[in-house]
Amino acid sequence: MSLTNAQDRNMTRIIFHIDFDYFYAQCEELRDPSLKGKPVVVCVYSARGGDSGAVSTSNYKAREYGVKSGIPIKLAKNRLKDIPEAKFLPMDRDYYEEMSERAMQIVRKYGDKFELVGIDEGFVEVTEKIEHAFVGAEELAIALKQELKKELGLTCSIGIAPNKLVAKIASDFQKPDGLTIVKPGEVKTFLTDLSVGKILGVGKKTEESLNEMGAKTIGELSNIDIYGLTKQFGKKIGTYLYNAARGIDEEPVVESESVTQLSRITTLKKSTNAVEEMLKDLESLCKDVHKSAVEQGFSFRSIGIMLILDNLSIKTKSRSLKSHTDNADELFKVARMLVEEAVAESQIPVRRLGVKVSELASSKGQDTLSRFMTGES
DNA sequence: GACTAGTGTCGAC
DNA sequence: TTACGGTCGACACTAGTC
Repeated sequence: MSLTNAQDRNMTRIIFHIDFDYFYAQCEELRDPSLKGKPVVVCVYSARGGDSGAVSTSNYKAREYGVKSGIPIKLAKNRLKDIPEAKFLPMDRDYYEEMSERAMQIVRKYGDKFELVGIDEGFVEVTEKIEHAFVGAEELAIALKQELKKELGLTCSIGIAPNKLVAKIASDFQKPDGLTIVKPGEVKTFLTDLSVGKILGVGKKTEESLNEMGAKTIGELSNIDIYGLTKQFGKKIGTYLYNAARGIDEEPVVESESVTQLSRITTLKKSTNAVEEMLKDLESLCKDVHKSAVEQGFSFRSIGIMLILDNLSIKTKSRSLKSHTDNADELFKVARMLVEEAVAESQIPVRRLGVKVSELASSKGQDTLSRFMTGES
């Protein structure tokens, strides 16, 4: 083996990105096998009743009719109006979380380090497990897929690559039930013709900006110099995009840290500009957020509200307190004040209302104590 | 000018 | 033709302080 290969062996990381296929809808198919082969649409119904709300997930049969995440339920029903066997189901978050926990326990066993990302995906670093050699990666991934299928009945798509960035794009490359391996020498070719929107963190707005700069594909993005990118997007994101275009990503796989914020949001029964008409919902949101914080042993130092207006634009406000609190009355008082301020600044009626607490600390003082013990200031 | 805290926006799922 | 959720993380911008 040449020196270069030996160096490669030592430097190269091997990372899996596991993404469960149409997760919520797949969970529903497992619970009720008669759904298999029919369009299945998992919906978030809002408080307005009827079919107000949006599609959370749909299976591939439903996607054939253009029914995908995020579209209004009414539109989804319209697209499936000629398909009587189509099923519209409400979200059952507790059930999906239970399935996710069982699945991730299996995934975790397959690597040295595991990072949970959301309810239906995660990264596993398998570098040590397969002794730095890509040769064993495919076999390991197939074994993982088989165990998930056998134990839980779940299918997933796996991307294997030398870093998280490429592994994530790879898992999306072949779906459902896919397996895509991108070896170190193949990264550039793999990325070059893909849309810039495939890069993690590039959503609609960033994609539009990049398109205007002449970059529709990742290959085209690699032609833009770092000065142009940092000027447009700032230092952090500009540098990230510059590296991403070259398939460079040094982010380690890290065990997920605890939450940093807690929030609740609801859709008002009727859009309004009158704060008094929102108070019941606001109080209930504050109670929910407070309950969640107390149950998890958190106090908070920042309180925020979010308004989504009738034109679907978003308005947020937040305040930092002098010190941490877990007082429910204070939460409601500050949230109400922020809502009054935000409503006064806009003429457009409010459709949805949200409350958030952040800058969390353990209300038992453990946070402070552990920092003291480890010498952190 | 460097640093920090507070605040608002964007994006993922 | 239209239709429109909920929860969380990360970072940019801005103003204040030294």
